[in-house]
Amino acid sequence: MAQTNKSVGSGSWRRERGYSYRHPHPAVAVDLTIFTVIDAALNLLLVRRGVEPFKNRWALPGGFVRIDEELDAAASRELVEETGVNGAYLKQVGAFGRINRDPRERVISIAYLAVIAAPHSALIPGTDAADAQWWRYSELPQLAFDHSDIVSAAHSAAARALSDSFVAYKFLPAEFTLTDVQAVYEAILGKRLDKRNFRKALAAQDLLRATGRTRRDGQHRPAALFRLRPGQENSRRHNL
Amino acid sequence: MAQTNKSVGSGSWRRERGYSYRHPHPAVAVDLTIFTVIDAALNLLLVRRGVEPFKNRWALPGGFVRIDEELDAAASRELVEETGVNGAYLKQVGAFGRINRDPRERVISIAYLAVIAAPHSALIPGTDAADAQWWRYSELPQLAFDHSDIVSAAHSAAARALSDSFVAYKFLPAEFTLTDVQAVYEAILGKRLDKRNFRKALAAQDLLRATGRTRRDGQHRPAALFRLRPGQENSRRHNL
DNA sequence: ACAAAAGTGTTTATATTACACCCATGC
DNA sequence: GCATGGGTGTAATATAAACACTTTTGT
Repeated sequence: MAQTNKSVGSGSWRRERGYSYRHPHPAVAVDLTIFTVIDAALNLLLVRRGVEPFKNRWALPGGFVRIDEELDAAASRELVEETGVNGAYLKQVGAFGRINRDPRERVISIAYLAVIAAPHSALIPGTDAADAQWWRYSELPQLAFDHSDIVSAAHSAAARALSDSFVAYKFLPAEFTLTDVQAVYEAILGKRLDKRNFRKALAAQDLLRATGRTRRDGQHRPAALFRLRPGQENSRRHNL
Repeated sequence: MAQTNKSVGSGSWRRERGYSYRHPHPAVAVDLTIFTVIDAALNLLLVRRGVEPFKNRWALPGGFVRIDEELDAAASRELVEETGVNGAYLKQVGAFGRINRDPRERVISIAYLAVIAAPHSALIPGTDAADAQWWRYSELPQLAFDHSDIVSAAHSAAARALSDSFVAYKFLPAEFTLTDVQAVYEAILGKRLDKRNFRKALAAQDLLRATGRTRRDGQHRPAALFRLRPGQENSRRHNL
């Protein structure tokens, strides 16, 4: 079966068996917008492309969906490949399929929002890409393909996702201070919140449990450490 | 180039040219969840499948995305084919790609929410499908493929979309009564609203203009007719 | 002692909800 | 004259926003 290239994108053809008709298929990829909060600032993980097109430009981590792989599984696999993190928050944002978004061929990309806890020491993960790096959300470089569109959509999705209470804690390690939680909200929403009102709302949710431990963190009073109460890992609606 | 079938879905292969690698591609389709409000009830347009698989079962209208066609354009084309309606509200809901959702081959479906004004007289549109019919949302039949998942997601998306004020008016003809507007909200949200509070909120938005005309509609006082104020076709946030 | 972040309540403004009667028309 | 949906305002409650000082530690 010979391949026929069409004017745009070409794609690949499938021979249908009577019930359908012959038509070219696009490639399908997943791209991940992986957010974390480092030093109270929203950060996004980017990889530097080692090949054309957009060689040396920064891009979202991602890859093609295998023909026998679920979309969510493909996203999860890419996340593990890039960060080593398993079981992070992962949510589909939508499909991006502009005809010429990839100059090689027609590629439909399914975008995912991922949220992980700030990496402890080594900031640089990655085996897959030549280079992977956290970037402050407010200082992103120019991105390859249509990835800046995807990033915008994922950022909006992250802000919406915050109203599922538990998502905020996906940015944090198991133990955290109330100021850490507030920093997550402020980083994603991009605005300052009132400390007293914020803590009042947290208290009303009744999701946290003080561990009794504290964290000393400079020449000031140490902050009490908290954990999510057991069984609250998937709590939903609130109003912060 | 011979086709190789894998255990699941098979897909079709593309010969890459050095920068990538050979891999099978899934088919990509769009499926439309077309809502309208008829007699104050939310309705969904379904088509009866004329072919296997799921022959004779009801399904969402949809079709494959052409290799040189934008996703939104494919959705728009399907909408026009099924309903004849041009310029309706159309919004992507997400990608549905479970491996075995279509027994023929791997198909990634990009789901769209569409909203159209209730059809004036002939309820039955359609040229494409053997049979197309409006169904009350509360009385849907069993659907083909994973379409009931798509319908659930689209319904949630419709409820969220209502907070973009203007979307409600996509369900309505150019002139409508305030009760018509309330019926749209009630049909989508699935609950009764208080008439006075509802009208207070509508007035606060200041989106409507009385036409001076009225509609007589039974043995009771006629209702005043309204239109969207010019330039308010895309107004956003509110709180109904 | 001082610098720095932690911790803590009250007041005010705004938004939401609950609620009942008269009006204009067709029969 | 009566049945039917159209049309209208006020009071109570709940939610959100504004606001400042004391505490505990490190230097």
